[in-house]
Amino acid sequence: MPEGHTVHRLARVITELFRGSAPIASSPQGRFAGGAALISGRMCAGAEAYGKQLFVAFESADPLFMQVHLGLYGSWTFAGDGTVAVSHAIGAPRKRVGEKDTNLPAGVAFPPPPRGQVRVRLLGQHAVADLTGPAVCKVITDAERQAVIARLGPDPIRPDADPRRFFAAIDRRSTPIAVALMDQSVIAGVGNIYRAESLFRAGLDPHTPSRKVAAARVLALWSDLVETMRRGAATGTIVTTHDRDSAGGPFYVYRRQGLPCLVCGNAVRAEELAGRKLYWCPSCQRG
DNA sequence: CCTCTATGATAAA
DNA sequence: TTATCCTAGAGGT
Repeated sequence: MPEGHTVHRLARVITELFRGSAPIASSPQGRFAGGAALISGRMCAGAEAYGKQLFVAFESADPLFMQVHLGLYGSWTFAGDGTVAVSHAIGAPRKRVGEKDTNLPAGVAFPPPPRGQVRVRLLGQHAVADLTGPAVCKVITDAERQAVIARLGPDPIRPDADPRRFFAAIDRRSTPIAVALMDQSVIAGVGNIYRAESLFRAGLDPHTPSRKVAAARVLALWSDLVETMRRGAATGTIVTTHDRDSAGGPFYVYRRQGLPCLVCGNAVRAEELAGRKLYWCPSCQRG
């Protein structure tokens, strides 16, 4: 899935394209027809990301929010009419890791027809945003939005994040640290890549019980996630290798099972843990 | 055609 | 721990 950095980028793009306008919402696929009717034609007040949760605000007597969670393979595709620069596709990782600004080639009618199973289309004067494959897509109230946020741990990308909540949650758990990092109520926005890579960069054994990790190392882990995730949000790409190792690729261990570790040369390992694949280097990660 | 996989999360058993 | 949901692409038959 798109991890938290992607969702923050999406919030920024959607805000840039639609804040202060009243896009027409529709559900070409049909599965969000009711929700689209609730928000269509309402003034958009912008979008905000909290971990992997995306909220798009619409003005109303009581404000309405479109809550979107991309799940494993949701994605947004954007197109402009040539008067605005838009990021073309953000979300599911398969085709593209980065993004590029593309507008429709001259001569192609705006808006372009929806491609694939488009759950929601937001259509503005100069830009269109199509959402496909979300795990969650619904219209909620402000109270409901706040309830969703209340269940999340601090988000390292957000300036208002309180790391003490992360430290306390880590201290409370006996599950492996690798499992705790994937728990969105412990820390919001971390997914399988940032989990594997941050544990490598910290030299931590992923199986160490959460509460056994020394406080100084938990602090370092948080700081490192702040750095790498904010960079991911800024660039649109996850790169966790330090400059000296970056010739080996963007990752130290993620999807590198069986390959030599970029630092020590020993084979990177993988195993199934709590339903997700965990990657680590047994010799670099002993802490 | 089929099966598998994927940066996710939840409900049921 | 397994099943299930969401979608698209890659690979095999």
